[in-house]
Amino acid sequence: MTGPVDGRAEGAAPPGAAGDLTMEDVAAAAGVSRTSVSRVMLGQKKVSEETRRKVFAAAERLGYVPNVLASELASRGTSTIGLLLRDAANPAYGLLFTQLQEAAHAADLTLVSMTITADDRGRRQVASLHRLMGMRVAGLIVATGGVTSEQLEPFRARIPIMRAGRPETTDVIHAVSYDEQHAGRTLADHVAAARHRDVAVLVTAESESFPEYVRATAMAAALAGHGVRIIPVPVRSDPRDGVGEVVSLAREGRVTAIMCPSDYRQLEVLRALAAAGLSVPRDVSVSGCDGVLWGADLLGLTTYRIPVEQLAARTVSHMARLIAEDTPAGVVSERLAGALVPGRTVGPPSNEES
Amino acid sequence: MTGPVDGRAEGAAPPGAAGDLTMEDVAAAAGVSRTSVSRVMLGQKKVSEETRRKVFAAAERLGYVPNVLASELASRGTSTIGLLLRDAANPAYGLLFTQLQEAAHAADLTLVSMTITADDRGRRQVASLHRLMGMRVAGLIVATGGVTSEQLEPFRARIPIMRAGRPETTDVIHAVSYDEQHAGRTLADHVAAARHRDVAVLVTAESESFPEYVRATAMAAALAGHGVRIIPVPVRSDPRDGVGEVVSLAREGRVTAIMCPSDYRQLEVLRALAAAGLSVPRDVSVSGCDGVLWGADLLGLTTYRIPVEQLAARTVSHMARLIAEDTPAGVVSERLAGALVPGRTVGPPSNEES
DNA sequence: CTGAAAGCGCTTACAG
DNA sequence: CTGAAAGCGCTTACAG
Repeated sequence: MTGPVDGRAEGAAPPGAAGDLTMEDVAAAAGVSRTSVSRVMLGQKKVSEETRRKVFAAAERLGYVPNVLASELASRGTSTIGLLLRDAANPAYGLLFTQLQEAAHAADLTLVSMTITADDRGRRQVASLHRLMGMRVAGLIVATGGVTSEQLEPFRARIPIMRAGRPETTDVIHAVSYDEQHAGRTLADHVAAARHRDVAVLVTAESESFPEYVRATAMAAALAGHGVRIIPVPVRSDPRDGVGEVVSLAREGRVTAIMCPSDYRQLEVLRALAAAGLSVPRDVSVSGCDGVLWGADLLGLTTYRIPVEQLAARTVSHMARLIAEDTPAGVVSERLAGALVPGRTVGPPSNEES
Repeated sequence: MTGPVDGRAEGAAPPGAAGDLTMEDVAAAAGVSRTSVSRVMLGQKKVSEETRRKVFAAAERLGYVPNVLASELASRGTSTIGLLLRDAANPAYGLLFTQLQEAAHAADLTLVSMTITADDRGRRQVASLHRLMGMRVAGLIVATGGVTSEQLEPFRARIPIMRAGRPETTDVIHAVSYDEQHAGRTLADHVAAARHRDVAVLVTAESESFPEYVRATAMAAALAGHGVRIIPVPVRSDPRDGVGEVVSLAREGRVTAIMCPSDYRQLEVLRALAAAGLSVPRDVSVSGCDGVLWGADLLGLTTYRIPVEQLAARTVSHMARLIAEDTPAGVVSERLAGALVPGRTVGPPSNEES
């Protein structure tokens, strides 16, 4: 902490004066060439112990941090991989985000992420996508449905791109996703096994949330297979959509169970049911999907736990391989199944129904 | 989509062959100079409509995306601001993350974030910090206690650095934080008002979570002010720490209320209480803190909602100002208060106690 | 309005 | 083991 070479004072350092420390500065301070500084910073072998020591000392003293922009530009390579994420406020995405970070770290890959908020479909997503591509990331993980396969198309040949969490339909882009079919089917089997014969299913529009759409559709199909009468209630993104309707159906005794394609929706239904004075599961059973909510067990939610951790690990390991590989083999396409989480919100139908 | 200038085929584009599209390529394709392409891409005024059109057409056709590394290196400037985040699996941090993204977007700032997982204090945090500094971000938002003020010190003079969400003690780094004192006090007042006279308080070690430590300490102080007898139970990071102990205290009738410095801990306590056959709030009252859990209302949690949205907005607006400012004015230091969320987990003490 | 040229801060063969 | 020099893909005065 003594004798700053460049005249910058320690302690209350002059604001803008910081200029920008350069390898040149470190080289001068250490009394070696720029090349040597570079070698040391890159941790290359062929450097004498003495040089290494001098360089580290100088760098430390000056508070030098290599400019990664210049570094990556010169070496035309990042090990950084980009992540396009959807609103992390959604617990499932927040968890996925964390898990991806951890997996990436374990694989010694750095993740740089940009989030996209739902309220702005299209333009903003693409801007973020371009920004990430502009950073010349080594690979891209797309964990949002907001970016279409067509928008990814132009970059497919440049770097490995993987969808994470969303069923990919094109079969030309790598994807590891949740087995939403299995989720829907499993939940439906559970409800049918509880002997419900009249069930309302919230069906999210395909364009609003593809995963929810697939789940709901699978639920309906499985229920039908069990000979259950279904009342589909189409909904959009808003988790309160259709809630009033299913509550009415329950109150009128037209259904004994309500199946939701996500836990947020399930929570909304539970709230509305409570407000309407209906008891769960006595008056009506309710199920959701996701299983990542914090107090879900205390609430006794009946749901399906999606394998977030596994998905993150698989995504990253595939990505690592794709980056390392010279010739891309086939297209990755994995579907990961989770498991039913039986709760207290599903029980047998009461017999008081009409 | 016709006649790729560089011989790259459309459709199933040759993998590695992508080389890297350069401004030069676009210039050639458009029949103008590199300078003109640059001007167009930067959206500068002094370019003829014709040139602009040709450049855009060529860029579009080739699928060109400017290399931001080179761009920022040459212009020595990013508008990108770095975010050092703590494990986003924690709902409070996940929400903060999203809100920061939104606020940044509204302020036309790009956020690039790196997450740090709790299991690796120190080294990894610093590595991420350095990486972000290496990217020469225009500013840095630190939303994790894992990085100390000393570690930030060397960079304080280079770019604006702001703590978000953590009470900063040094008074030399900008910070906008939650008013944890207010949180603790408010909750304690609520519990005392319910006439509890013997209360267990989970007190997180200062080194494990400073915010929780401050909350808990404030709770204890406020309770003491009300003449309440306190049994402090020291805990570490693990949310299950101390849970067994407070449950025993409750079972033995030595306390009629348990105050937790976070909602995760509250959930753990509720689980353990249920497992022990104790009823809440009949046998014992419980409170938490954070208020960001999804089904908190359904659970009837008694908690304190921290103003995440407001914190994100303030942080970003200060950051935007600091970046724009030539001469840094004073040190930002804001504390934001939230509000009590009364729930069903706190009630008057039963009179059956010893 | 347009271009040739220098420079941003690094890395990397290439010679010592 | 060490350095001088060219080059990474852009931007930006500077002259037209």
